[in-house]
Amino acid sequence: MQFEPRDQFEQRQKKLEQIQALGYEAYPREFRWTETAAALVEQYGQTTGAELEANKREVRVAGRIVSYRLMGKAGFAHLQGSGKRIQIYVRKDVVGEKAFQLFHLLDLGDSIGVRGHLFRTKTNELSIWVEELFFLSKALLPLPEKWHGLTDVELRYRQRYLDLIANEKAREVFVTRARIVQELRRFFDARGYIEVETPMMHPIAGGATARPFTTHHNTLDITLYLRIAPELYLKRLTVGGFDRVYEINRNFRNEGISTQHNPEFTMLEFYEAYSNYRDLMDMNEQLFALVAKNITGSTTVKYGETELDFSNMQRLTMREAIVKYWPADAGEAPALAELARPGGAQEATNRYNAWAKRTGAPYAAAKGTLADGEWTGLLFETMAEDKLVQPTILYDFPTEISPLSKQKPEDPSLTERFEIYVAGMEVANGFSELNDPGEQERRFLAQIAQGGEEVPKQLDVDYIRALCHGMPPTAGEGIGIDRLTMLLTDSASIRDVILFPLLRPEAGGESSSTTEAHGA
RNA sequence: AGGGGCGUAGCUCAGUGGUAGAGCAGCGGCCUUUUAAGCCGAAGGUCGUGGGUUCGAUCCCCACCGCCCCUACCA
Repeated sequence: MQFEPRDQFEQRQKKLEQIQALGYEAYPREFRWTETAAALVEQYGQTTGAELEANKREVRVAGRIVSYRLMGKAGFAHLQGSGKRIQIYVRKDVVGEKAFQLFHLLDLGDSIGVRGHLFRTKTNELSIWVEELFFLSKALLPLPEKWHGLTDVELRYRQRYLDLIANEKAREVFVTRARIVQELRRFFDARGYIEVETPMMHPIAGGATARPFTTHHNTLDITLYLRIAPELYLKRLTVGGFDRVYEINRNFRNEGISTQHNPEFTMLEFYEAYSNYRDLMDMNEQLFALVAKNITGSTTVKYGETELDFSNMQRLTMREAIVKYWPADAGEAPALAELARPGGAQEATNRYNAWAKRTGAPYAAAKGTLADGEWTGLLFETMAEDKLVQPTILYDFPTEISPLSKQKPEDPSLTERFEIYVAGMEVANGFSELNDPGEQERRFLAQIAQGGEEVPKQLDVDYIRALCHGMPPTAGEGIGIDRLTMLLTDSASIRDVILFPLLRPEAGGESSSTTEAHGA
């Protein structure tokens, strides 16, 4: 063991020995507490000193020492527990010689327990008059600075535990995240859904277009992929008669890292038999409004500089969005009929790009030859996606970019698919599920023929077979939990809502990392 | 991957081409209602790493490492 700062580490080890020499256990096994610091602050925040004095109440509280002021034969400290802190007052003439020596040997960061009663100090702060002191655990390394806390973003991510101790805001974000997941479970449980867990290691990485992580199973000697989506397994379950299922868990995509992307991220995916994408759109309006309300207290949520109104989601088709957000000075906006016409989306994109070139706006760069639907998707993403700040349901996606969605009966070039955009981010993606095995096989084969790293190399025959056993008409959707949490906690980066976001491993350690770094 | 920014004491930050500073934390002392406690004293640094320019580099230049932001890929 050698951690910086060495001098403080050694100093604290010495203190721990002295504490043991006093007769205290170095690492005791338990402490029976009666309430948390947070509960006391909540319960007695309004109680006066006189009331506390008249009605002495014994409490036993445990926590981490986050402030410490020693004055000769007495001292104050704050104990932090359940995210809140309460002051303790320790007097030598009350706790006795030995316990007061222990108090002397404590450091910021140590865990202790106290028995005593509540009172208010001269300055009227709710405090515990300590009668007995219990040593619980030593912090051999110091806490971050008490006033500024921990601001170094890298340390906040790498040593999240320090962030959680020092920054109440950080703690709140993760408590809120847990509440969001709870809300979602409640929502689906109440609608007769059952929660399931499907494999995370897939022989064929399907259900989305993304580059997978590759791994290997020794005994079977097979290549496996970390799942990029649970979709195909969940739909097998709807074949199996689980008419309403959901799963909340991790997906893994071997893609870039940004404020909106972490290689592993949490998705809620759910499938509802006998419903279509319009049913889901209606359900989403309820869901988002309800979750926003229950989590933040209002359907209007502050996010950065804007106010997001979840009570009123606009709905636009993808083509409508392109027309609506067409730049005013980029010439005539395309008509819906033009976008629908063969070659029309490409022509519109060319017009847009000519304008983008003049003005330096983002350019719609096509890689290879695109189908009409791909042009539409590309154009939308380039010029409209980031304009969708207020919660928006975008629907009717081109078939070419929606391999798992059912086509619209009146227009096979479009599918019954929607995505929900908020603050320019895609937070949900749902559709009427394609359950025609023949059509599904054709689309998979077309994908494979087209190739690319984000596309499986082989046909998922088992999934096609499952469809052949008959899947009821079903609508399904995925909601990005990390991004939803960002929106409801006013977090600018996905790393602020993931406890341990992926970072490059710390340097200075072992051999291999450096050699690999040079190869990359 | 490309562009921009940052990296100085454990933490939060100043600073300068001439061998480095503050506050907090830590150490010793005084202090029985303090709360960013106070007062006195001492300590703490390969200024991210490696090269180069220079009589001399923490500062200027180059490369590398790490993090952040933007763009690209993606949800």
